[in-house]
Amino acid sequence: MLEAEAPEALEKRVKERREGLPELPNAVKGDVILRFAPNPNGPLTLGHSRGVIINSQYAEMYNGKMILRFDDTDTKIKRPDLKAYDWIKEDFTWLAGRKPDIILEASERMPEYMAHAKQFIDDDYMYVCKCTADDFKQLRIEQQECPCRANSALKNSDLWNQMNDPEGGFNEGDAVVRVRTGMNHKNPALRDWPALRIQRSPHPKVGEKYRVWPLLDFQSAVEDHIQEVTHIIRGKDLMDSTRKQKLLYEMAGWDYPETLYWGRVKVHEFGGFSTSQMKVDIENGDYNGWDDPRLPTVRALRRRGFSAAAMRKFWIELSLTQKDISVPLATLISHNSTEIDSSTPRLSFIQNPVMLALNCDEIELPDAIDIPCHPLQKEMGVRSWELPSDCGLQVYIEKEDFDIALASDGRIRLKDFADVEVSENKRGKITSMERSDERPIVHWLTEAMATNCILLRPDEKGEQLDDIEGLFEKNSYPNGTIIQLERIGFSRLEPNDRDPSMTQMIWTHT
RNA sequence: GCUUGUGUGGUGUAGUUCGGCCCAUCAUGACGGGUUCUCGAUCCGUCGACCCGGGUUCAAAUCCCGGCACGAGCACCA
Repeated sequence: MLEAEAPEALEKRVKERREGLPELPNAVKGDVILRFAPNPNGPLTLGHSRGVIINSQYAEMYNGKMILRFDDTDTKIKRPDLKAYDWIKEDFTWLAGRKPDIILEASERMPEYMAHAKQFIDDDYMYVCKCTADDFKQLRIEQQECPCRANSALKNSDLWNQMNDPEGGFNEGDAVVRVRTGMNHKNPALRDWPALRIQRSPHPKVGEKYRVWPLLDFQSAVEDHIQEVTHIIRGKDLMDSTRKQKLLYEMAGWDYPETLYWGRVKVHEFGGFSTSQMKVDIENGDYNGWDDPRLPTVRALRRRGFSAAAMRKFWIELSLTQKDISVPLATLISHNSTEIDSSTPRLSFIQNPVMLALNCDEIELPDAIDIPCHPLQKEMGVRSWELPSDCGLQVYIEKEDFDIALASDGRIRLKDFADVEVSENKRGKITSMERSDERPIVHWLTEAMATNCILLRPDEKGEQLDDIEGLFEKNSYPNGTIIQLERIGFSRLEPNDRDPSMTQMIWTHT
């Protein structure tokens, strides 16, 4: 209809700039099932947040379901951290703005995987291989079948039982279960890939209940089928995983989910996001913990005052491409500023304070002054600063601003208050409440409103964590509030563990 | 080596399926200016890209061929 009447209109619509995420292929509203499957060996990193956000965003777009699955089937190399299960649930919920629809732990789903493994062995889709890893590697390169491959399903069934039997004589590395894909497959990565292996180190959740554990490609393949996952979004480094799993799905007569990929992401300021490396660095004492503001973990970013909404916008804007990208943190910061600027109350923080004694004989001061909490959002109210009645007013300004004042004949304006004139001896007088000229404007604090405070701020390289002491405006905002320090930048209030009598905040960005 | 993916301004991204309204979108960045009692916010302007070489075509970022560059997999990790 439209095509017949106005073909150019149809075409133009296609050319319009796409907003948000691209459509999911073969997605039926209401039927989409997605999953995010991290290894619980630490809390989520900024890199993981892409998976949480993109998947949950699609779930929302298509009214679908979102599964959070803990892929904890390795007890040795990437040993699960018991605390990480809860950390990840927290991080997920904060990022996505909602809880996952389904939570699974692979270690808890072992009976399913074992049953499928047994069935596949009986069906002769998989066989037990007793070659060493090195020997098999050689066979794979030469496209030669190993002797174990000739064993019957019956024999393999016995070997399988033997693998699972503590008295069976098989130790770690002695035998694996392989998928019979073919040793002449042109892609070497797909040739009779390993599906399960023996692990003797106890699992932190289920102990020594199992000897044989599935590898990712097998566990994930089976679980995605059981959960009827419709779309898998994964890193393009897992493209061969898709190909391996598709071969298994074909044998089993299952339908493989639609698969989409993204490329590697780096953030200039952080580099990569290796959970294991961070773990080592924290244990070495290089960082204070997973929420150390120099670390690219979700909890560190949250602590620093980044909002989940900003992170969502950030990832949606980067979209879903297979390009390996390296983004400056400035992009995230920009999203965060626009996200929080209109809701963050303004407060005064004076570093390197200089106290000025002001004489106000010439002027009649009110009992108190009201300063807006936000220059634009009037409904946020005012902060009321009482002024002394005895005409002796003591205020703090930054040393740097004091120098600016001296450089402009001692004339400076205390923002939202009055023009003053000061001299080198740190004394001065208030000359006018009204703004009388273009003299520099500085932020300030009355003595009564000032309280000691520490601003925790990573240095520019993100190596050191500096304690900046200063005077902070008294306020009643609770910990966790993100504020904006006049003329400095955003920061977030947090408890001070070292000295509860002192308030503390952590630097966000300008 | 085999397999597999990606190449649009400084950084990301749209457009590539079905060639033309693309002398290429939007954002970020840098620079300049307006506004503002914050160095914030806001507004305006400027800068800057289709990896290279051929080919097809009236017409190519888009199709074909050939290069080049960078990445990933080939783990009894995820």
